[in-house]
Amino acid sequence: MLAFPSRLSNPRRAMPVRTPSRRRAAAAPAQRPRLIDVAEAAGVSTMTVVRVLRDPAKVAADTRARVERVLRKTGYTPDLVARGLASKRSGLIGAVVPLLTNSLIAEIMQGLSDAIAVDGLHLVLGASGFSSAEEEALVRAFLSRRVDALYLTGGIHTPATVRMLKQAAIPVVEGGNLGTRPIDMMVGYSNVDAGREVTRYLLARSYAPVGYIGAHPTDNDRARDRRRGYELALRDAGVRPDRTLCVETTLDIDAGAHAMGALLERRPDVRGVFCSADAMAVGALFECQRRGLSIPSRIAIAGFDDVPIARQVVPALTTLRVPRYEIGQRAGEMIRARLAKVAIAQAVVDTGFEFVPRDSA
Amino acid sequence: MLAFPSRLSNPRRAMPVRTPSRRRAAAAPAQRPRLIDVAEAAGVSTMTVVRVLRDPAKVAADTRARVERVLRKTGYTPDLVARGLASKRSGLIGAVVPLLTNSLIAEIMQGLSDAIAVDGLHLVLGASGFSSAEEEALVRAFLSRRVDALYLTGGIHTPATVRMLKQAAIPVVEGGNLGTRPIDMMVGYSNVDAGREVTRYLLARSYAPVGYIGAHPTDNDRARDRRRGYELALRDAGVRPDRTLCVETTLDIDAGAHAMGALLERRPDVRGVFCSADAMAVGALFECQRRGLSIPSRIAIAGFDDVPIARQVVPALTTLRVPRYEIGQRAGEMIRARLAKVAIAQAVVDTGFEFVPRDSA
DNA sequence: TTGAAAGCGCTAACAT
DNA sequence: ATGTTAGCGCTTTCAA
Repeated sequence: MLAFPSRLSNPRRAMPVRTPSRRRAAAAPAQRPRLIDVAEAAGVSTMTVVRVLRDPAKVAADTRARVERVLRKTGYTPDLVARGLASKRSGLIGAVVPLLTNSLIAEIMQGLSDAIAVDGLHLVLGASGFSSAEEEALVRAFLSRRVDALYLTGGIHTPATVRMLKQAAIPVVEGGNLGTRPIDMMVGYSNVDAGREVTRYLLARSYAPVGYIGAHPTDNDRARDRRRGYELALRDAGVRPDRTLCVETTLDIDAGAHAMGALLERRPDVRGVFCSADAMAVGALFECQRRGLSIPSRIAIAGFDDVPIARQVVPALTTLRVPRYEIGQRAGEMIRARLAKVAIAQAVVDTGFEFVPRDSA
Repeated sequence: MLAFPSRLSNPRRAMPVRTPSRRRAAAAPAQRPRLIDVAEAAGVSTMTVVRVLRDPAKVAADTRARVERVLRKTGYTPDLVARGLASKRSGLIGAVVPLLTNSLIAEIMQGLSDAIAVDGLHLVLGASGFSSAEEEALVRAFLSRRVDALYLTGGIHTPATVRMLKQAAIPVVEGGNLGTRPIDMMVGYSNVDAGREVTRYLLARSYAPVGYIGAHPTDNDRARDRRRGYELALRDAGVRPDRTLCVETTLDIDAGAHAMGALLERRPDVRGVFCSADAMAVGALFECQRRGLSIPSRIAIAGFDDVPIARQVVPALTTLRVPRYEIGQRAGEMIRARLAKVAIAQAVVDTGFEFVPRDSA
């Protein structure tokens, strides 16, 4: 039956003598074995090799053993690019985040990465620098790369981004905030409610007037909503929000310290401050220490995120804990479910948050 | 000449009426346009479309205009998976890091990401959890994905990893430490020299005995070398390293605080501590504050990395600055150069480091 | 249980 | 200036 051993065309092996042709220069490094190389060496078709790889039970024991030996000997690994083209599944999940260096985001990415790794999916990461336009460019590029699903940070996107996403019809998770209508799926918590809760606490403890130090709200709905929550809490208490009590700046510890200084100069009467990120709160706290202002008796400080330093700093920081790792993990699981065509319980997952009173307020 | 308008086979258009066949269910979303769809619509060959995309000057103005109109109308974007298969360039750079949540590493990744983005390359990220075995699995997976180049953290790898990498013959950058022989390229600084310099400073200021708090050195040559530097500095000063003065633990602020407590119980006579990461140093500092030990008069603390909090904490942290972002950026540039077949000046780049004395020691 | 053949959408070498 | 052809290495459908 195998009179003509193989009619499969295998140009790389067509010539008995290895010719210095085929795209690579003379002393080419050994080209990696392909399915067909394995198949020929084992005297079977490529399909049989594939079956040994994917569903060994379907192959006769002796055939399987023969193929497995060749597999081991050649160290064959599938070409995921070729597989992607043929199967229309790249095995890639794209994620667009504002910054890689934000510890909050990094933890979400760790959760996402861990979750998708279970299915052998890989994470392609892009940083938008808090710009929706840049996010759009990254989404376009990722779509061009045929990612199987996308994770986006927050709910603010350009119309073109939303259009591309709807058109692409792949699973999309927007993470980190609730409140806007999801493009597809969403996992996070209400930053409005969270900001409101922290501010309400400050007011209840009579730390008024309460100032606000937060990140720029442009293209950042998390920051925007936290401030909204702050303002709502004030109104709840019958207080009118006052712009002179608010500073919006860069999201880092230095900016937090600087903002605290500015706020104190402008409003020496400030008694409490809600910082919309722990990094800023810690910077603010240190600035107070440098100025000899005792915390919380002279001025109370509350943060947001509950990063590890929050509970170590002296005095320990009153803050709000958000389940960072879990957000990424849930996002990853929702994506996995959708790719496996498993129905997901809910397209919008509220992870909630937890207020953590400590010593600073 | 165009009697038979197009002999190109285009199965997706073979039937004049759109059939509900071809892999997708009936109400299929509009399939994305391919090169050949654009070509047919513009009445040219695919190569002409490619030329319009890549080298417009080579196409006659009117042809070009026609193609460009179709391009715009259809919103064509190239399929990077197909391109990857045909061109043998995936456009993907793989990076294996121990953890995404480490701010040091995140900054390196930001630098790498920014650098390769210039050429439209994308970053595929994998976390090894400080395990060389896990790193090996990720490298294998990334190679299977045909990444164009790889970034690895540190110089410790399994023999199998090194073998695969040599065999793959793609650009590889090992980042964050010098001292081992590079697989291919390397960018970083000497952690031994750096650890030695900090310890020497502590000794020169008579903060002896000097303790050490660092990360576990398993599969982590940065941590290992920093400790080696510490021990070398002691020997330089004629002091014998003493294990009771050393604590190796997890790399985070909580562990730093806990380690400081343990060290103080065990060696109440300790006067200075070298922490091999700022996160640990800050935790240690807070622990001292909680115990009412004044810094640096009762105990001096020095860190490593110069993260933003180091200069904000009170007292400001004496530490050693390493060019994190630059390491990633240089790595990215070396990769770009190699992919463009541009000769790189040096395969091993020493970025150096800078000792930063502040108030804590 | 095993195999053959036809793509996936693009690139590249070679025509014309 | 423009077109033709033959793959890239895999998956998938249909046969046998």
